[in-house]
Amino acid sequence: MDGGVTKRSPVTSSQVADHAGVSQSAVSRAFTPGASISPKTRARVLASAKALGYRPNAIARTLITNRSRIIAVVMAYLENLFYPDVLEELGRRLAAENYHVLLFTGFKDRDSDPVFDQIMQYRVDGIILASTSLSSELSEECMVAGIPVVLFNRTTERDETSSVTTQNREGGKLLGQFLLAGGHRSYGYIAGLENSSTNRDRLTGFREALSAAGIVDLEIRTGNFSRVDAEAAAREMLSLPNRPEAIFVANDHMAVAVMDVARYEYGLSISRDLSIVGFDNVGPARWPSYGITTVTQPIRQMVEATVDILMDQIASGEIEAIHKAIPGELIVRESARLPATGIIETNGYRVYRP
Amino acid sequence: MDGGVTKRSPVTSSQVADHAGVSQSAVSRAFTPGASISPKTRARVLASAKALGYRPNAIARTLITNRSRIIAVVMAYLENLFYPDVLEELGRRLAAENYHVLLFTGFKDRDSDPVFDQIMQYRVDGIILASTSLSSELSEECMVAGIPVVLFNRTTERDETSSVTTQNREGGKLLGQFLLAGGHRSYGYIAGLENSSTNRDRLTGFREALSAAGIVDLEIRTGNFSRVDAEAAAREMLSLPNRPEAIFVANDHMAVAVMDVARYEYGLSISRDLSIVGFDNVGPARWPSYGITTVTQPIRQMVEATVDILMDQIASGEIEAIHKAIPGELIVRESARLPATGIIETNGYRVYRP
DNA sequence: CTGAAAGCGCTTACAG
DNA sequence: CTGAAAGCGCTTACAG
Repeated sequence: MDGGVTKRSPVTSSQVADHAGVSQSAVSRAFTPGASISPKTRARVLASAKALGYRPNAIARTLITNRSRIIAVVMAYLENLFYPDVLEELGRRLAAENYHVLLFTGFKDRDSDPVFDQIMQYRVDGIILASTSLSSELSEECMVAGIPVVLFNRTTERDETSSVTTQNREGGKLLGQFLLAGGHRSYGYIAGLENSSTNRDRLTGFREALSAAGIVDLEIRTGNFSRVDAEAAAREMLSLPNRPEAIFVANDHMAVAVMDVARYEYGLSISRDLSIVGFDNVGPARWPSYGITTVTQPIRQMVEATVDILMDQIASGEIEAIHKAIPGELIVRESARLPATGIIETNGYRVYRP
Repeated sequence: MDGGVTKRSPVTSSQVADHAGVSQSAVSRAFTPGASISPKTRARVLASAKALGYRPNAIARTLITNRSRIIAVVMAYLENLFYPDVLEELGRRLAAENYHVLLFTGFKDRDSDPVFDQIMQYRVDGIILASTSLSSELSEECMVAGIPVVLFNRTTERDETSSVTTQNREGGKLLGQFLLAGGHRSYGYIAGLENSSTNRDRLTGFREALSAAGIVDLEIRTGNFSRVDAEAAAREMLSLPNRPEAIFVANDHMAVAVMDVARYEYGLSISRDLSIVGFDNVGPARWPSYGITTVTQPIRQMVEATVDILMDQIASGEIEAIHKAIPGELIVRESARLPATGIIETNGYRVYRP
């Protein structure tokens, strides 16, 4: 009251209508693409709107159209640069479709059920769950409500919810073949969160490659996709009387931590004393201090697939589970001993194709 | 139609009212804390709500209360881990206040005017602009509309918009003093985006320290807060006939790039051949591969201040510009030559206090 | 404590 | 092409 600016409430379509001397419906039509309105009326409305500083109220529109143009994104592990990169790409692509992102963080891979109520209260048009998932009851509820859900970088057992991932099993297998071809004789795996599909699939593929070569011994420790846990796991593994010659770390984020421990706590030279491979091809993997040999997760393609699924199902109203698994590529850098064959140069990268 | 699950529209308060045998108002009251309703009625309503799977429609509520409980967050530079960390802390604190985050990315430090329309259409209760800002006309518009805006990690010339930053000038000065005490004889500065307040303030402080010691020569190149640009800036500076002995890089994100270039392209040993200091105390600065001597930006305190300003102004309706500049601490690691005195140990960190 | 009613700012059949 | 009117799902004076 005293001294402050008096709060002015936002201009409404009725005020614009008065100003332009038309009906409120006409104002609405002027802002609705494809609505039946003469160019002349439209111009008059837009002029008045501009003069008054009118902006359509998206909230009121949502109430009547049942379309909020909001997508809920639930995302954890933001300290892993993979996710900020995904978030930025997601923001870009959704903005291009005139959708907006309501972001929920902090639900690390456990079910995201606790935020579900919040999400539903805002009547979002779709849900993207990155590195997390929903219980099947809630997935079912979304389905019935006609709200498409896409799991990003995760799948569920029951396949009832759409998902977009990399071909994790194939990726793990390829890394196994790469290390085998490099002539390593003992292997370790530093796991991500143990019951996450991503972790399981990468491990399964890795094991497949090893057993095809008659190797069944595999030293496993768990890093839970967290830096601190990965450090602890690395210490355990590197303190072993006969430590593995090669370690597959379930993602690059943890691989960085493992390399730091190996070098600075155990004085090991990476690739000479110990080979490390990771997964994701995230920023630090490309930095020369690390140079991690890794399998890519093609963010642009993954995000594109995610948004496509959402847009299709929003448009059609038909919710059905779609599963996209995009192939990754093994990028060869300096963190692991090289095989004699199979490495080829392709647009600036060295990749491994056995 | 054919084969798909029939879409069921969400349950409304009227349906709950019918089921519970009360009025629609009663249902509303049952979900409004502090509303006048008997415990008995409330219990009956909640039971029916549960039975039907009712969730209040936040959109409809917003329309009538004029409170969306949504905060718009505009954020760029997500590849700099400082920002994901901020985003996560912001999410946590806003969720605790029962607010939600509508995220807009991709507006790197230029004015965020292009998204402004979108933001306003959703009738957000407040706006946080991280590493970006608004033109003064739009800031003014927010003020008049009673929507609080806080600049995060930036300030504007005109001081008309609230801001939360670290004491950047003091931080830059402290880094200058530290390097001077280390006995370096020539200096460089790799700048962030040149007309950003953060960059200007850090440079100003740095220059103050240098000139107090009679040093006016300062080699400057610009990295625009981007890794690629910082690499290019580093190459230019390190190719100089007599390159500086010490370089202050405007943030850690760029300092990492500069260290990589210095080591892997110029074969320099960091701190022996070249001292580097940064700003932010971001993840990689703490990793042993880098160990960057840097000034902290205390994320928790900065976010707390930001949310406090927002909550206060939303509650009071009084919008006034508040400027918080939180002191940082110089954390001493291995990337720069050490001064003989002034380094003290404090809860696990070595800090510099001249 | 409770219900009937008005109204938030829009979209969209409906009739002309 | 245009306007009057209904209605989206809530909250909140108002009267009892």
